[in-house]
Amino acid sequence: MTVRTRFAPSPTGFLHIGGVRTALFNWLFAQRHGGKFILRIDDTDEIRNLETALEPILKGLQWLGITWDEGPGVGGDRGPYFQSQRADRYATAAKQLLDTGFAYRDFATPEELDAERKEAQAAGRPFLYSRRFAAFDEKAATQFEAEGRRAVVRLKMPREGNLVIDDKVRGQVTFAWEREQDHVIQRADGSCLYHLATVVDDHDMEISHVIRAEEHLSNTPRQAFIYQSLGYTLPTFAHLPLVAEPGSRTKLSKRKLAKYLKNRDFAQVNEHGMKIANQIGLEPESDTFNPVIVDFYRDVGYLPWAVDNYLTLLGWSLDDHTEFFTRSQLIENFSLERVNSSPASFDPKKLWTVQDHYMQQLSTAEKLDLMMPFLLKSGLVDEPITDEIKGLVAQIIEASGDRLKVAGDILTYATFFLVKDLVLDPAAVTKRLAKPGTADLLKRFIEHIEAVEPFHPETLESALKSVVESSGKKVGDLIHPVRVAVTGTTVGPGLYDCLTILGREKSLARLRDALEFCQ
RNA sequence: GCCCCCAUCGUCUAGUGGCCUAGGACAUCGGGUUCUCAGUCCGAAAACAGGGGUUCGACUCCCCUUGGGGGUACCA
Repeated sequence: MTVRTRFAPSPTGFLHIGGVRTALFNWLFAQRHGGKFILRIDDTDEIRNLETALEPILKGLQWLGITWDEGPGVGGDRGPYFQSQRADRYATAAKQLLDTGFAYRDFATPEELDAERKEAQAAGRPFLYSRRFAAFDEKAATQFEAEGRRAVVRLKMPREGNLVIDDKVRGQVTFAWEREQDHVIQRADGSCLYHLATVVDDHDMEISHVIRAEEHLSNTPRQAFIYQSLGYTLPTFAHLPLVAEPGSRTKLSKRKLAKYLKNRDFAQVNEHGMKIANQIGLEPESDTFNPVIVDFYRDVGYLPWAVDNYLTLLGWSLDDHTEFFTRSQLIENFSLERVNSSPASFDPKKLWTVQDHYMQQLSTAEKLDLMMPFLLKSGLVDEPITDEIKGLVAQIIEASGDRLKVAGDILTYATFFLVKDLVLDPAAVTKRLAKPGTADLLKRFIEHIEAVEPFHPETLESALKSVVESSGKKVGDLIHPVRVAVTGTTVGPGLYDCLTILGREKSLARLRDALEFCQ
């Protein structure tokens, strides 16, 4: 049997991190078994602007390298791949269920149903619809219609026996049929609901393995009933553990951002991303730009594989020590058997360290390619990009070393090299320049480096040390003021590297400018 | 309420009856290195939810309790 898996997102305007994890596992499983991964769009509800709502999802998956074999943009012979274009298929299926007696027309009003539901709850027994307004023949239907009632189509669920699902993650799960509701599959206006649509689609698209989040486990019986009643064979089910909130077991949701921001790690990662976004003029809105949404990571300059690798570890592990995988290693080793069954909470800080790991593997040239767009967007560098600029940025990248965690971090470390007029951070001035004796030391350092040859880290270091030694001071007494003078801040790459990259002219100019802040 | 799922350090996890004095990673804390930061090195603290069984022997199997989560829609 050919393995065919699918991911069926609703076009909501953004790609959620939990959704990505589901997509990833489906993709990995298909890859592992030489199968196909299908992308289907669940747009049964009215979508105001499909294009706008869909694009971030498609772009996000593409960025992550989660490619689909059939679906939007690539086609396929089991389409269409948009539920909105498949309404007639669902209606046909609903009619078939009606004709074969597995569904019935129900004329109850929502209020009548609600009353029954409340009654059952008050009595402490499970709710089971009385089927009081069910029309099992034309005569009854005509009568209800004469009363001005309108019918929906409900599943006529079995009321005895059990259903046993052999879930690939959870093992055997048993449901009693009598606890299952007669769910509505078609509204009075003829439109069909999710559960019917999903089953019909999965069957039409020959999905062999339904791999989805645990929230769907309880939905499985009613879907299984539809499969059976329509004469379809059941796919293999695998219910993945939920991706939970940071430090919690509750399902991760895009709506509870304020709560997540109270989590220190989450807040830290968010703030770091926000800073970069602001520097490249994104002016992001927090409901579409935050660590729960994939765009955040792309826009800030994370590596897609770092996100994939981290997300894979959320609910799956190979063994007791392997954490980093190449794409092919992962595909080779992925299996549903090693998927965990308990919820996994999303830890942005761990993603951060996975990202750090992969970033440090890159060559300077690779980092340059990733980071240059950020410099362009921020306006620190203009088109056309000359070899001179490239060389300069490459030097900055090398000097910055593993301080660069994401591509956007280049903005933090390149700014003071590229900016025309350096603005000194007032706090740094107070801390490092406005100290007695600093002016004198700086002046002597300026004299030393005016003529030092060559203008290189080693020679600059010995120049600085000789100034310090001859004045009976400590290295820190001079090195910190110099750093603030030439970079405007207290943190950065090695000082001698900074001076060298900046060059003699600029270094001297900045040192002289800084004298006015000294004592 | 009812149904289903889940339960090892704060977090991700290893563990499939004796290899467990419970291993690794992130985070945390302490220390070394360093011009700052980042890094790096060394070290510390940190868990089998509770109670019953089964067994010569339970983190591992069974039951109960407790806790957490999901579902229970003319949402997906």
